[in-house]
Amino acid sequence: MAKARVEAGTIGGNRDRRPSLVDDAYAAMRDAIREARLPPGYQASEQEIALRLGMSRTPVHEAAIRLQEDGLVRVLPRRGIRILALAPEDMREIYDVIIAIEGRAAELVATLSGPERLRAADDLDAHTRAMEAAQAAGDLPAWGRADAAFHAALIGHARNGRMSRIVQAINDQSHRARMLTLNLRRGLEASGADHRQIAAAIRAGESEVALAAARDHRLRARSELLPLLADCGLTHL
Amino acid sequence: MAKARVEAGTIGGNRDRRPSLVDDAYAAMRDAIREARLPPGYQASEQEIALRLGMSRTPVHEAAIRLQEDGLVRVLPRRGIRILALAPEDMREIYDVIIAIEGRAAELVATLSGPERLRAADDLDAHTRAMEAAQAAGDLPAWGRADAAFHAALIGHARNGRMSRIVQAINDQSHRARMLTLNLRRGLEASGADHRQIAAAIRAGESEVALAAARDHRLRARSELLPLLADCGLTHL
DNA sequence: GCGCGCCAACTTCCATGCAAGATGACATGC
DNA sequence: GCATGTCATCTTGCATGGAAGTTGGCGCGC
Repeated sequence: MAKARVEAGTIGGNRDRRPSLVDDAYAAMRDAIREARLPPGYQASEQEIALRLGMSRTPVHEAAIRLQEDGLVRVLPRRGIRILALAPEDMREIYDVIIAIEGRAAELVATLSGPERLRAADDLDAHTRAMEAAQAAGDLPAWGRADAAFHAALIGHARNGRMSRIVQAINDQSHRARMLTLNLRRGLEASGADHRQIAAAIRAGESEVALAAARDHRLRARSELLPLLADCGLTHL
Repeated sequence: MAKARVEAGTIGGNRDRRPSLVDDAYAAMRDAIREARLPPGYQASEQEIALRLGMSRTPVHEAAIRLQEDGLVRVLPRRGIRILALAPEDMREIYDVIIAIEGRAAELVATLSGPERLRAADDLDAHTRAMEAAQAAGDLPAWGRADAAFHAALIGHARNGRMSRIVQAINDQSHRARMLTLNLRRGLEASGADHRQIAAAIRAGESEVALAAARDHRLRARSELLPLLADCGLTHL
């Protein structure tokens, strides 16, 4: 019997192959790093990770190469894999990249055709409403997810695969910091208001306003976050 | 005798290990792709490349993983390595990333301290002068190199490693297109004038002007380039 | 001529072996 | 105590082989 190869028309543009062991190792390690099960600064041998994942060294080694390209680990020749930590300096860098990319993305979305703009704005507003609902319910993790979904949607509607990849990599790097600071943040209302402003500018097709609003939103977020990290004395996270 | 480990204080922040076979394979393949010795669309087996480079399949395979992360090739499972081609759509994406990143970089450089700004502006002006000299001499390749050096310096002075990496990857992807269109371009003078405007804004510490000038420079370049490609019917390069 | 299945050739995926680099403990000389 | 040389151990870099997936050609039935 011929194998039924289901070529699902994946919306996001998924890879069409089923996962190899390398993919498994990559996903497992990436996830473990994001959730800090492999804590920053930890240095593991490939052999050890291979044993833990039930495979040989080869796929772990190849996954480590990909993770190094993503900026999540450093492969030290003949000494193992080190999980990279984030310094405040890194957060400054990361925010500057986000400020640049997300600003341009907002501008691009605001110059889409009328119907596309409306759909994008509706989508963004839905995420903002989810944030506000989570805030009202005191559900901080849900708030964080909705916030992340808003920003992912903003980038997604710009229809630029390279921007999406860049933001994805940057988000992976800063995921731990975001989870940490979620509990410390003030001014959740301000975020919601910013989001509505961005969406409104997009809906109106005012690209310059959208760019400025997205920029300012991230500039403010950074100026709140960096002192927060400094106060806690978090220099490596 | 103890081995003299010369830890050269590399300015750019080089890796501190001497090149492995994987590094050799990566550099050789990247270079071959940039110079189109491995033409876009070409599909090679890892075995074939390994033979050509005089090594076994393993380092070639690992280099291919890195090149895939850089967006230069696609590794097709059990079918080989395909050199990716660039469509006009890709150039649009690439320019939007550059517009975003380089604009922010110019803004950041313009907010450096006085002496640092002056040094950066002097550096940029030197590259612009080199461009104009090359133009006067009719040396188009030299003009292209000086232009690239200007933009690399602009990013470099922003002191953001992540921005540098992003721009580096994007430049690798678009190098072939740039070489092709170098011969077709008009308005070389306009580029020089743009560059001087960017440097002047940085020198004066006018960050908003610097941002706008860098943006407009790239926006104009794109609006000149895309029709050029369309006229030549270059849909995959 | 045309569609279909089968098969040989080709290719990577992954495990494993060997050699060599890196490290830390320990003995040695001062 | 301190610096240094030596060595056992741990670790990866790279080569290679077996297994399995992919492809294109060829013959067969119609």
